[in-house]
Amino acid sequence: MKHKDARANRSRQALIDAGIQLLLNNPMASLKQVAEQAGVGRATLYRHFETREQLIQEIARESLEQTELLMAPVHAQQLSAAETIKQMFHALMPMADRFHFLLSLWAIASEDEEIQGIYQQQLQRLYQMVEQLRQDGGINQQLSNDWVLVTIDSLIYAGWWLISEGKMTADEAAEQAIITLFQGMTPAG
Amino acid sequence: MKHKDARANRSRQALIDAGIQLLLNNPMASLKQVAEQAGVGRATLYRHFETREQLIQEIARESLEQTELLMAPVHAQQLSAAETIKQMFHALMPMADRFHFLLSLWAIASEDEEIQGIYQQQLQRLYQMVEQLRQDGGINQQLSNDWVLVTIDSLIYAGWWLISEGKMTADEAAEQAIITLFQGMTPAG
DNA sequence: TATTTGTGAGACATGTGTGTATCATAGTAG
DNA sequence: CTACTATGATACACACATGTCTCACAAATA
Repeated sequence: MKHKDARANRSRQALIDAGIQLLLNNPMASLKQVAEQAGVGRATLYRHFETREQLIQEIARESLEQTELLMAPVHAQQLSAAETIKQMFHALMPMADRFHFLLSLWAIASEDEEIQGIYQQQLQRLYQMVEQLRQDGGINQQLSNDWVLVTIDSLIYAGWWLISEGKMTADEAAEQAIITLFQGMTPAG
Repeated sequence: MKHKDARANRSRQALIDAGIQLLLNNPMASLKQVAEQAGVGRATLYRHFETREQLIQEIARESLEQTELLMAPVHAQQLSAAETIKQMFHALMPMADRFHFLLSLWAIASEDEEIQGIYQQQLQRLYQMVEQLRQDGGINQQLSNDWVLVTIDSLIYAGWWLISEGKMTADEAAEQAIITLFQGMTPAG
């Protein structure tokens, strides 16, 4: 059921989109609702995803793969750690909804070992980036690497919130996240 | 069933604590699980909370009231906006789990108008604080008030994450959040 | 101690989500 | 055109969460 029929791909994508949209704001949404939102019969959902968990995990997997895809060209440029992180915000902010999906349903998504693996790999990469930045003297000694990592996630979360409320665009959110991360909210001195 | 019997208060508190602990990481947890976690019978849960929604809303209400309680002495001091925000992190970080609960189940909690009201009021207060800080020249003009507000929330979220993973204490999280918010992660210059 | 009150355990009806299976139909590919 | 394939609709069995109710028991109160 892969790359066979155009209908299948269309259904699958519609289901994933609907899944993100619905499960994001209501983790208890039924698969019936997801199917309806996708404009697809409930039976079709089960043809593509065996269980509810699998649907969530497929969305997670796809989101992580998309993250990797978007970050590849950034890493390829071999920029400084600081510049890489800045680019990262611009690259990831447009998919902030998927990022948030990942966070909010992590308990389920992380049950899949492969997903865990991809995530750990990406996390480690980011960790090295932060550590590099610290070596370059770019990080306040009072802040732990853990803190910086989670702060980066949180700022993407902040961006998702305002984007989803229509209060700013992805690019604006990325810009403000970068300013906040590097300078805080105090005017540049 | 209020302030009557010590048992009732104990049961209620146990249910609320269990509710936070369980529903936070698994919004789909059953009331049976909540009751078990609280160490009380399922029937007792229904004696205290009519429905699942009501349980969630009671937790939300109590969390907001606790927020108000913790912030009251801070506001009473009539400090500067910047100082008030700093104090806020220290005051709220110990209850970051409730804060996160509020965020993650906001879709359900916000259906209660009273809760909406309390929240809007607290939000407005914080908004005024941020606006005051802006007047004082304490906020980068490139950052919107909306952004600053959500960033503050996000930093508490970041703190919750690391606290829940045992990687730092509430006070440490508050300190790092303050540094991040005011100076960003770049070393103070 | 006597009475009230909250509780635990369990039965019960009900609704709903889940996952499977079937079959006619419509879109797709060769 | 023909064979194939995905789909929609539907029925079905199953499990489980929800909410109500009852009754015996234990704990708090007076």
